[in-house]
Amino acid sequence: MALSHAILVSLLDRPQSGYDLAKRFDQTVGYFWKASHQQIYLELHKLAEAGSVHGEKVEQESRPNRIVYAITPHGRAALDGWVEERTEPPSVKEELLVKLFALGSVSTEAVLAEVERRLEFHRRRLVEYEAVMAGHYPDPERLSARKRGLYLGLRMGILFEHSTIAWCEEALATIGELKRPRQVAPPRKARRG
Amino acid sequence: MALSHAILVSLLDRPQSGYDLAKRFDQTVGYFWKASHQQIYLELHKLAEAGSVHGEKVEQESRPNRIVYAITPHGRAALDGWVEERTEPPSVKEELLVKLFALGSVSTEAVLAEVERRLEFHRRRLVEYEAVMAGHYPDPERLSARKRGLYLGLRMGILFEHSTIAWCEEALATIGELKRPRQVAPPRKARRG
DNA sequence: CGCTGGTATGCAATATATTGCATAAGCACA
DNA sequence: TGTGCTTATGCAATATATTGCATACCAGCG
Repeated sequence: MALSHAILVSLLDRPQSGYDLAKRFDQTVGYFWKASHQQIYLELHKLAEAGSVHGEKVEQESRPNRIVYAITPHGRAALDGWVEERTEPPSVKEELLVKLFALGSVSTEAVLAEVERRLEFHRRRLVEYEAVMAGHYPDPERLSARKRGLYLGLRMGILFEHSTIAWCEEALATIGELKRPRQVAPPRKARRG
Repeated sequence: MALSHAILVSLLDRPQSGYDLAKRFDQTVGYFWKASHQQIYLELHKLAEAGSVHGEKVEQESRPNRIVYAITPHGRAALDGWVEERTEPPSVKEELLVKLFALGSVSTEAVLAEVERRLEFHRRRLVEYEAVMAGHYPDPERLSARKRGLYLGLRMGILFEHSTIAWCEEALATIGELKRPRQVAPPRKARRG
């Protein structure tokens, strides 16, 4: 019962169609909450049936019609109730660590390559986050309550990327030693960083 | 297709029953990979059917019989193949951020309380991790390839907890300002930290 | 003797998520 | 004119995960 709440929260901002929500979940919100359009449409149907949102058909020329959903008083009440409930820490599923745990038995090169790929990914992410921060939150001291939540989300992202980048670098060094046990590495065909 | 790989990796260490695996997934491995015993038994059946593991019934007196599973050559090959495949970064689902995003519209106190609860949780986690580190990896310089993976998992956990703790503290300060806009807070019935 | 808790495996129902496909209109490009 | 992209919503099948329950034996406690 969590995607539904994420949708309701997004609708607090303004009424949106499933398509709008899906796009949002692909961008900013999607950094820490992934959802496909199928999931979103499904949840919208359920929320509408439960009376938490109200969908209004909007006829459009030169484009498919949209169904724009707004949160209802009942939806707001549901959200209020949910906020009072306890949130369990998210259960991580870090495949990369599973591969790491297989280290003695599988290709060290493959695992190394994976960590390198991840390092690049997180570096790019960090750059993106910092661009958003510079563009939208240049003065974090003076923010509305509403924006403070978004700001803190971004801050979590930035701190997380920093620590992940540090971990990747450490991991590369630690795994790398396995390849050259205690002497200088011989030249290799593929050069890395 | 990821829990199955986590099981195979665990079986690399030694043959285990579903019950053994479930316990392991409740402890160390479970810090970054949650799985219930039902899931594990189900996956074991599938893996056995696919020929990746082989189950052997072990008769026991004074206890229910166990079925001990071992990884097969076919399972090892499957694992080798999987390691070569790309791992996507995990898709996070951080409910706490969803609540945070609702800030202007819901109870600030409730959100604050949630962050405080989380802060406590992560502090406890960090203590646990550091105890394991001190107990099992006092000398990280000299570790077998096998243990290096486990060590790096633990390191990731520690770095992650550090940054999450820092974020929680920052979040408490940022949200807290909403309660006393620019003057000293009046005394409250419930005292915090 | 009954209660609780640990060991051990499993089914069934439901909830959640992913993958693939379908439809349908307009726009840009070659 | 045909191809592919964007907008927009949706179904169906499968995969994955959670919740609740069932079974069965033993050990320890009061």
